[in-house]
Amino acid sequence: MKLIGVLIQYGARAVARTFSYVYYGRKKIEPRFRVKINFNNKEIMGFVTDVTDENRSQEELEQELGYQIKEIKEADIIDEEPLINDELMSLAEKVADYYISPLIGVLQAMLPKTLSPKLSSLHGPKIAYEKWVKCLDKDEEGLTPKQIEMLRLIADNEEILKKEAGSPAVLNALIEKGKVQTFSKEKNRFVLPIEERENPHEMSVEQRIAYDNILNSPKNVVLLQGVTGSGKTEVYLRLSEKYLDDGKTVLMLVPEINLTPQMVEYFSRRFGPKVAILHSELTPGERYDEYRRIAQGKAQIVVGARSAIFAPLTNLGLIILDEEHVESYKQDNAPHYHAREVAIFRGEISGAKVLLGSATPTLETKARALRGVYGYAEMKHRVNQRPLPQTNIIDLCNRANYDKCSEKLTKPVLNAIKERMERGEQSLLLINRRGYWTAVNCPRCGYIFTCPQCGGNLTYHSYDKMLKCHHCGEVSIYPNECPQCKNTKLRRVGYGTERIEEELNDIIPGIRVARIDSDVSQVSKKMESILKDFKKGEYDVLVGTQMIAKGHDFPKVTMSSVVMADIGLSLPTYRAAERTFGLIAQAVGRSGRADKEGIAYIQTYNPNHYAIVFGATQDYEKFFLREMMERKNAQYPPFVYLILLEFSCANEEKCVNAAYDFKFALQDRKLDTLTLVGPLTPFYSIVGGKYKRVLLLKMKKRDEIVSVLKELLNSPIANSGVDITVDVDPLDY
DNA sequence: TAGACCCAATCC
DNA sequence: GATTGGGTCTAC
Repeated sequence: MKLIGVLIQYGARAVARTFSYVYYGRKKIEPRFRVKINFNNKEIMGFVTDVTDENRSQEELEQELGYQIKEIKEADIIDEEPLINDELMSLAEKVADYYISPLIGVLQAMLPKTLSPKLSSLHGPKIAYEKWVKCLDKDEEGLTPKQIEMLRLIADNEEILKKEAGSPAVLNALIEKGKVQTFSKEKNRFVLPIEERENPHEMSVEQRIAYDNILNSPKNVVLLQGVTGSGKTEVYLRLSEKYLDDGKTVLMLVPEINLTPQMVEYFSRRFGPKVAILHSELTPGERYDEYRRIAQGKAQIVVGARSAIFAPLTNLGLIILDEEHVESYKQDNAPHYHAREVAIFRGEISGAKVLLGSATPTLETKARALRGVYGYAEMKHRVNQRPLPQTNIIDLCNRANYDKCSEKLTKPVLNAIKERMERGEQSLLLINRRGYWTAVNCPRCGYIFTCPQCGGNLTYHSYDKMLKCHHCGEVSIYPNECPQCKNTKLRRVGYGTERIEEELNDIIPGIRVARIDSDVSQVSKKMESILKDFKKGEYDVLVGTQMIAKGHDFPKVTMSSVVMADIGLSLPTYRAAERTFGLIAQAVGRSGRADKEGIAYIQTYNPNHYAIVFGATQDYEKFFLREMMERKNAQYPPFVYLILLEFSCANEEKCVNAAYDFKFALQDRKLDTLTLVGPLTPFYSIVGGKYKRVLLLKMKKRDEIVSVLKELLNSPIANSGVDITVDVDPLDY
């Protein structure tokens, strides 16, 4: 008889431990196999952590332990080989430990859906089909707002991918009512472009020096700081080639693969079938296929987004994280890991070199490079010697900058757009807010349209004429009157991408405006076609959120503008200035090419703010020094570590009490260098019927505090019916 | 007094 | 995370 230790599929802290089962069968069962188990009279998935031979009988054992032990049958064993290898298992344990997170949750996050230790993995499709929906009937009679929102989206596109439609529940309701229909299409597997393989380019002197510095650096982690256009990609490709020649494998991480298709293209052109791609756009079937191909050693290079850091490559030699500063490397749900930290752990475990690339590294990374914790290489020159665009900061408080025709776009910006139109060039307008009006209220009775779910402001969207909550997704039909006093003259304030798009159409006759934000990119084929048409020159202006500033190359764009640079500055997070600097630097970098000089305009109400001033001149070093001072004064990273505890409960009083109890318990320990902030009421304090409170821990030394924190999380104080989630190194607050 | 509702305990 | 069972509230 064998005793099997099993982790169960639930990530709740109360059950985050092994449970014992007995096994009498002969079929192979080993640690890291998945097994179906009976847990509390329900069939769920378990993950075997240990298998021991047992001489005592089951009865003796049950006597001794004081509880019944259930049996695992041969038929309940799912796998024939361990799900993951030693290296990845060590990595999972390290991640669980650092992020103070249950191991099972880490395993679920690192494995593709079809291999994940949860019951739903067994029903996952293994063949690459994808479901589409098409519109049958546009009549909205008797539908809820959510259903109307979706129907309008589908009708607008005729047919779209099912997963892009949104909530399955809403979709099912529409199907039942005969409004839409689903159908399957075989998914076009990612096919490597047939274009002939490409040979390495000659490296510039600067690229060569960076390449040598990285290879010869005694440090395992190296920061490559290279300005936009300095040719980091060629260095990545050359380094990859070097490691491949040495018989090693390479992991190339990019922020979001659909925003950086070029990187995939470069790698597949250079390395052909050795490349595997892992990203969120793959269907479960495709992802499974690619995962197997990597695990079987048939691919030596993996290009992928955040979760690809867990790709099952063996003999790993090099991990590259491009655009190290991009926040999408941080997973926003548990276990809240950051791909950069995981990459560093993985590098240690596998003995691989880790290369962090960025033009504007995070303060954390830059500071470590300066202190010599990381190695450092830099590239200061643009390959094509393209000069930086001339950048103008426009003070929105100064009326002299306005024309009478617009309150949102200033005279210089409008003139620049018109000039580009005449010359057949293009302009890029960035506004970091979606929608048409950002708030609606009634000037007569003071009624404000807020979200009934979370209390946030509702934004009006003109393309489907609905009010939407950008935080929780709540939608409602825009009423033409105030629900309180029936006034039909509603006041609409604030503006987003849609309003700017319309404003341009109104004031410049004949202008061709395209818009890209997450409302548009929800349907991927729509975004692709807009981008393609824009590059072909079929539009004069592209209006969009930050997503258009990333990764894309627009050869005809000679003017870029940030419409309101202040939006990010008012956000309640210690990274507000860093984000604003990044947005502006990126926007400025989008303008101008080798042959055509570019120009950039930054519209702002804070023309003297350091993030805006240094962003406009793209002076990273000055920004870094100044922001380091701010962080030191306010005690924020990289001067302290942060851990955020979030308390959540349907009962507000219990939630508050739990947060205070936890705070007092921590205070009682009189921990060295620990500062507690809160409990705070977060901006969105009620989500899905649950009240939230957060407690922020700031500390200079991590180890002792973290072990006390773990102890408390496993003690009764954390078990009062209030859910506690831990976010290590949070990006907000 | 049955049914609704809430909460805490338990799961091997 | 999901279920259970006991305690308390509530409507007729």
